[in-house]
Amino acid sequence: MSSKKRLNYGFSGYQSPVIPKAPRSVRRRHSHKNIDKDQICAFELLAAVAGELLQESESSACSNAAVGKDELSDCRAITKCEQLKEDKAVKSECLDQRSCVESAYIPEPAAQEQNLKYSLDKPNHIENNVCHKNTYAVLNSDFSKKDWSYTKLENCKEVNIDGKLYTKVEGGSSNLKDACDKKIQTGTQKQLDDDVKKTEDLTVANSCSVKGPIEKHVNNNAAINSESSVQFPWYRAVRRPSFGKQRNNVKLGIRDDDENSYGSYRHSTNIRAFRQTSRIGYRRMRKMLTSRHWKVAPQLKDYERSCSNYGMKSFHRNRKRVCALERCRLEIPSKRRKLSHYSSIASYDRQANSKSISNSPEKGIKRDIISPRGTGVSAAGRNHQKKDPNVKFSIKSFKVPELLIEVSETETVGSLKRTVMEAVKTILGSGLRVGMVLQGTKVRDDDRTLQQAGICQNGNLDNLGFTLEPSSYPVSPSLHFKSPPALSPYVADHELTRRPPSPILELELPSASSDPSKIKMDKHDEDYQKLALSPTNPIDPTSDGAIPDSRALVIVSPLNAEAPLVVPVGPKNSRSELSQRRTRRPFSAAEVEALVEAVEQLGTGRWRDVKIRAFEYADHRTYVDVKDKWKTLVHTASIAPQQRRGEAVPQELLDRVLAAHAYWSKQHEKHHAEAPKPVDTQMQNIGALENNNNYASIPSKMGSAI
DNA sequence: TTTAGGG
DNA sequence: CCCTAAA
Repeated sequence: MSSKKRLNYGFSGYQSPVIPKAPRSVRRRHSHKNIDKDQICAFELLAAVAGELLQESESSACSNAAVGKDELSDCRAITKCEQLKEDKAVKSECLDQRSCVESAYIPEPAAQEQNLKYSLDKPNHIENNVCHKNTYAVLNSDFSKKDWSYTKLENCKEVNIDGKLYTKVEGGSSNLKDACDKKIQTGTQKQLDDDVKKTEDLTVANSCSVKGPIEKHVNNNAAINSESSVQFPWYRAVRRPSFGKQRNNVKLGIRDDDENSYGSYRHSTNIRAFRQTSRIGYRRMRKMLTSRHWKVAPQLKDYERSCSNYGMKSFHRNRKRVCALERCRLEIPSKRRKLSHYSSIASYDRQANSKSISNSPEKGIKRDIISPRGTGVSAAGRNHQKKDPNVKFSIKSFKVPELLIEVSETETVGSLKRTVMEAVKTILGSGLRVGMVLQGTKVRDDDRTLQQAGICQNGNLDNLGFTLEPSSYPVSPSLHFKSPPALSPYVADHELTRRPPSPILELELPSASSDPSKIKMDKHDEDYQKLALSPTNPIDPTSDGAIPDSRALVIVSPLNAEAPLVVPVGPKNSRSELSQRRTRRPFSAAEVEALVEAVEQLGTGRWRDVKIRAFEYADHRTYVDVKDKWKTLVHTASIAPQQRRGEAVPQELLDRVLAAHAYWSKQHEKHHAEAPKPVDTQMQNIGALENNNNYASIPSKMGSAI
């Protein structure tokens, strides 16, 4: 086999460059197929990478010229080489090109040739394809391993740090995969560590400014780094492919021999179809996703699968952000977000979401009654030292939906990392580790508090970044921090912060809410633990949706283009499941009072205003919630006390509810004829309203509130 | 997006 | 709380 010969030659002279940590194609695992994986992977990867790069060039203004150039020349040579397989002269040229490797494992030269020829018509693509396929092929050659993420890492390392790998291949192993495996087995820990460092360094670097020798060798990393925030190749592996028309070329680069996963020429069609769906079908998709026990079906084709999987995942992290699929930085200054004084891990768990909020219902209510809207945050910032030890982190580095995390400044670096980790892991699956970069320097000391590390609200949070790093272990033991030590600071901090940061809130209603809040908090901690454990828990695959979640990215099943996007699943998966019913958050007495007060002043029918007034900072309350609550309040107030359930609402409040309800009902009737009068003056006139003595108290309440 | 109501 | 028709 001439190609093989060429391969050997090429490898022997090859100085292993720094190679990307992982290929995007990592997402796939053909565990069910016996077909020569090397072959498959090669093409698969080729296609994937091509798509990747294309998109890169499309959307990334940072595309690195130097690298591009290198790649370009490389690829051209390679291409040439590929095309003129028998041409010795050209061959020698190829030998210097690492990309020649792959061809050695292509058993169907004819087919390949064809592909290449086609590609030649589209120089851009060919470059992309050829340039990267060998690397990825190598990396990919070990996908049969069970632990995909781990495996990927290992492969990367090996490839990265050891050029001998190639030698081995050359040395007689006709199977690239075998070679890789062997190599990996013999790899030393030191090697691994070193390599991890390398990759870390790469991630730290600002992509746009990546320079020097690294860049030269980065090879595929160039693509990865070309985007400042991209620090997670695996993510790329998972990210949706581009669906532009050019993708059709990619298709051609995909082998057709594995009908189980991809390669069908109908592929492009499918992709397009999917894309359309992804647009129009937003609602539909959402609907499907919100169905309680639906789960991503594995029988999607390749790209579609990865795409939809990812999309769905992000989707159910945050229903409002399908666009997480996009590489865009998810800065979403939506109204809702702005209102969110207490941000949270928006995309990872609604329960977790309630963490800071539910801890202190008082905190979220009525604030604006005293302080003009918008001042709350700044006020909190001013008092950060004592009053608001919270630091909000806006993570934009990951190619994942934006994560907003709030933790106390006294939180340790380690616990922050873990928090981030959990959030991210839930999305991307396990096998990762979170690193922290502050002002370009890695923060390694996990025991420092954020304050000590210089991470505080006043600090320059812009210089804080998180990186996703491959975990060195198949299952990161450090994540099993079920032990109290790790959690205690968390708990303690929230005990402290439960108190409203702003003095304004001293005016908070006294209420029974402190107890419930504590309960909620505990509950959250529980959840927190579960979340921490489940994604990496290798023993209990049935617990939570963590397993399905992490697998969703890699599972490869027989495909059927016609198959529905989702498939029902047992009620097993609890938490991580897509958009479950929101966690129940009973209104506390304080909240009820705030609500009543707001309604007294604003009336019914203005639920948005009521919401803002009474729950501006309680993100978990929507105006629909508020309205519903009022509805139930009215109902509750109108029934016998014995029939009431749940937390008892003070009769006084119920009376006010009835009064206000009656009043505003009348008001609405009147409204038919005349324009609405100013609330305040209206309320002055309600004293004489039928069957209610409590009305007299309303004006005074208002006075005190305002 | 909000409102208004039924489920 | 959810879902949605209407506005």
